[in-house]
Amino acid sequence: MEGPSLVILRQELKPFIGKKVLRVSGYSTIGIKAFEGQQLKWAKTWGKHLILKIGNITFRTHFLLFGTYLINQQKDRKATLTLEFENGDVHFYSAAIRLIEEPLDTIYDWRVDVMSRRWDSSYVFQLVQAKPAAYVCDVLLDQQIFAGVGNIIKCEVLFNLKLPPLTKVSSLTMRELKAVVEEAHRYSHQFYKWKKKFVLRKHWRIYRKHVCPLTGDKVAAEEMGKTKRYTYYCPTCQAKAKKIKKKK
DNA sequence: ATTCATGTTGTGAT
DNA sequence: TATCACAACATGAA
Repeated sequence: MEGPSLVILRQELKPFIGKKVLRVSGYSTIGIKAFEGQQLKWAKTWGKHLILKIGNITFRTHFLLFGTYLINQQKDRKATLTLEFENGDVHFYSAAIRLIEEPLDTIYDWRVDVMSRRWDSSYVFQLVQAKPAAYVCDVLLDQQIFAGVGNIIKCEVLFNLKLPPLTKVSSLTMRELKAVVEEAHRYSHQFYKWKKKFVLRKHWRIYRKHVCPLTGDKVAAEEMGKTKRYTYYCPTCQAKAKKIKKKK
């Protein structure tokens, strides 16, 4: 689940803000019983984290690769955390849940969250620039630099910019580097709009596609970079910049 | 039936 | 000390 999806989840939780948790259940071991009878104070997101405050306890959920959630419906298995309110219920499945003891601002830098109002492109630009040896496909997945960007956004951004995934940051021009930052931000918000209308999947241009929408060429897919995440790309559109050949 | 994937974190080796 | 490979976790679609 990528950053934009977390923002949608946060919005879906709005009816429960200010409501009391009537019943709580789940596998989570953070001491969820203490939530019972307490009020859901607020919900925030940072990157792929959902951060909730119930009573005076702050905690976060992360859905990792397989996590999901359901609101006002449930699966036939126990959730990691279920919260029941007077006006409905929320279920988190396969979620990694942790208590947050520190002040939020000390652990979350809002400037790097692609979905945050406090996103700061010039700051992110600096962070990327400080990683000259990194591949662009890896740096896009770095949650300390692009919090909320996941594998789908990564692939689509690289395709939109016609960049080979294994381009080193140091070999990007200033213009390209800036474009990476802007496109990661822009596409994340586009992702959000499409996902909200349930039309995200049909707008994928390269991720999980078999042919390139521009050339009709076969799309390549392989594990790439330090992160070894599956990367879909068009070997033609995203070829390395051609060097000018000298005539013999 | 088997493989693979919207991801992160901890461990032990190098 | 730092980096790295690998394991662990958990689930449903193809």
